Amino acid sequence: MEFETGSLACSDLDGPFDLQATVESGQSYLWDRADGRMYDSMDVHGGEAWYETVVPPIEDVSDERMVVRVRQLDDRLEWEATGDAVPVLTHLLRLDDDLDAIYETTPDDPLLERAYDAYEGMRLVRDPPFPCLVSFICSAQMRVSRIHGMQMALAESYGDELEVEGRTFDAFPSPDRLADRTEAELRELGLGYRAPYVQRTAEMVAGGDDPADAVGMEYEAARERLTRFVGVGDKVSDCVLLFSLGFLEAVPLDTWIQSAIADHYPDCDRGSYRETSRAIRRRLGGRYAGYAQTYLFHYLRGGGA
DNA sequence: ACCCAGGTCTTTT
DNA sequence: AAAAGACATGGG
Repeated sequence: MEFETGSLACSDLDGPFDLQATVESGQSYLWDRADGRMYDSMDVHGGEAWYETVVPPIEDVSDERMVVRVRQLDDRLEWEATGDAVPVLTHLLRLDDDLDAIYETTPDDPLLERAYDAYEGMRLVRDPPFPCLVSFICSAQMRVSRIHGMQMALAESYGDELEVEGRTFDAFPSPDRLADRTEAELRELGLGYRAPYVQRTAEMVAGGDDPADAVGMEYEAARERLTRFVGVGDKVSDCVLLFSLGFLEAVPLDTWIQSAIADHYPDCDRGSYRETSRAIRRRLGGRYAGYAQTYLFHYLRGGGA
């Protein structure tokens, strides 16, 4: 196979776009940097690096599995892909969001304003559901760079290989491929106690239990729905809802947000996940609270405030 | 050596 | 229902 190439102008989008912030903010673990410097903190050259991934077919977007490479040069998004990358990039990186309108809904809040200011142009991602589910099952008690390493290892060990112009790209393994692994095999990759979670969840998905079935449900029902998968509690469920299934009001209550609540929004701590979630979602503006959460996460984790 | 990391599951009050 | 303990592993 060979690459087609093309580019698109970010000035044609509704609002700004920052590729590095979007891909390296710990939302998606399915992209890799061609220069091998993924998650190198404070990398000043990251803005021009190539990012690459293998994208499964997406309903109403692309019929075939596609290798996609992309980089940002100022206002231009340059791509190489085994097909037309524009609709795929638009889907994966939420280039169809009206970011200016979303900024408008952000409540007046000094911390939030600093976070939005620091990473202006960062968008949420729309990861494919199964790889996203596995990514966040792996995320339990794990650092961002290692979560990424695990997904790369899963792809390298058990995913299909695609050759394009002499280079090999590894697709993320299908549910059946992961379901057929043994717990011991997955532990070999360093998944630790998450290994049986991933294997058993893969079995469920391979058996027809589709995480995307939560789409269209009322938000809290959708969150509850995903917790049927092994290794998925309220927090991981929120991550899949936000970073894959388009529930932009979802606010994953991870350790960083918990401490942000303690330090900046103490009245939102209501004891239980359910009630604290309701309070913080309201505080962060409701409909797009997940956007605010992701800016806060990236800003706080990056050493801000 | 010791502590922590985008939590979840199981068992015990 | 709420709290406590177990769980793997690599990097600081």
